[in-house]
Amino acid sequence: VYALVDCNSYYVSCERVFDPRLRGRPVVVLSNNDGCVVAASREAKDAGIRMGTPLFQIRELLRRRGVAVRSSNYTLYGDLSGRVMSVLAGFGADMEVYSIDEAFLHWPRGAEPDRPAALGRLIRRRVLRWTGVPVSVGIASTKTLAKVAAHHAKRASAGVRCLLDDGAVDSALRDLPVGEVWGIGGRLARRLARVGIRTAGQLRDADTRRVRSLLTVTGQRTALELRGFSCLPLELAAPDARSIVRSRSFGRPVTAERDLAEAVSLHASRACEKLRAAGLLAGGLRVFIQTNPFRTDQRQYARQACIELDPPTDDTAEVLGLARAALGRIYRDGCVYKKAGVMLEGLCRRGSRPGSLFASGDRERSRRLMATIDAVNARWGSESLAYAACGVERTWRMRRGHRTPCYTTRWDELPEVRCG
DNA sequence: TCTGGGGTCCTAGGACCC
DNA sequence: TCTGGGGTCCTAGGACCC
Repeated sequence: VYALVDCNSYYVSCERVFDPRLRGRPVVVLSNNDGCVVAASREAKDAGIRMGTPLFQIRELLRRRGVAVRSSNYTLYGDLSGRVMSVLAGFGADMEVYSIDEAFLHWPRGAEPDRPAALGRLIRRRVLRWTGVPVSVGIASTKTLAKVAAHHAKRASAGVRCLLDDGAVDSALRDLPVGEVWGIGGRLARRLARVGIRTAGQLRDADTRRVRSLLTVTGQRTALELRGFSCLPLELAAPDARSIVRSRSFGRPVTAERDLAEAVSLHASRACEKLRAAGLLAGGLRVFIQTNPFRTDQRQYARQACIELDPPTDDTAEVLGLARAALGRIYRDGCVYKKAGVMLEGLCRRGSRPGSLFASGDRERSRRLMATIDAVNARWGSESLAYAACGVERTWRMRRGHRTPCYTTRWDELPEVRCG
């Protein structure tokens, strides 16, 4: 038995935990740079607000419907996510943290819960009570069916849906558009529609070889999962990352190489911090810049430069120098840039670093320097100690006009409760 | 005027090996 | 006119997820 526990309108729910005035009201949370809607409360969805819509297209609608607007605050959402996950870990099942707002629970054969629906309601009650975040629970015999169940649970008053008998599965799949199934996106849904497969039930009942030729092996697994054959195992521990990306759109148009260099340096620096925190080394570096693809009136330009890191490294200074050189190779004068970023690739565990025939420099000195920088920043706050190449003024930085405080992670932003 | 960020997996095709 | 068989590795591109 699998359960998918999925937080409702997660980012909105996090904002509501610390601002009860938002409860019962339509609320949206915006992407970085206050660009698009990335989370909408039930009330906002019912008002016709679609996820992914650019803010400037719906300003009037938001005003007319009195929708509250917040910038995203990933520090807060990440911290609350950890709390939700630790509550879920207390239910004694195997657990896979699938995303910031979802987790699968699994009970192996012979250890299934006696009353799954009642357990689902208990999970829901406890997470709400202990963290303030409302969740939906879907219960079924495979991960894909548990996702379907959670989808239906969102509309159920109890917030729990159980699909453990054939009748319940049949009715849940019969009218479900195939594009709502986990793993079937817009493109594949259109491809399936062309051969007459429009619902999840039709995909389940289609010939497996035909599904494979249409959707490759991943689609075939999805179809089998809908039939109740579990093909997607629970991942108890998150595998090591294979790549680390850090990129941002600029808050204003950027043309100067100097500004791009600051942004690329900052991204490289942040990517290396994340790399070290994960205990990994990077074997490759990719730097990319691009103009605004929506400005069709302007000259378009997008380039990447790749550099091999041999031997693999996690040293910020080393990566900074190479990233700057890579930028020099792709920068073109006269373009109006919108975005820059850095990707670390070919990651391996620090302990398993392959030796190099031509290794030079003092690895131990580098290691101690990086450990010191990380320790200072952990103690005194991010960027207490930073490389000057990352810039100080950063006039290009992103907009965040509606950000709420980091209530749970910064001493100076703790919420205050006044009595009497 | 204003349009996010960070990941994974699979396949096809090219280059190469013996 | 006729031109083998069986592999691996890498990359780009397309699809998906949250």
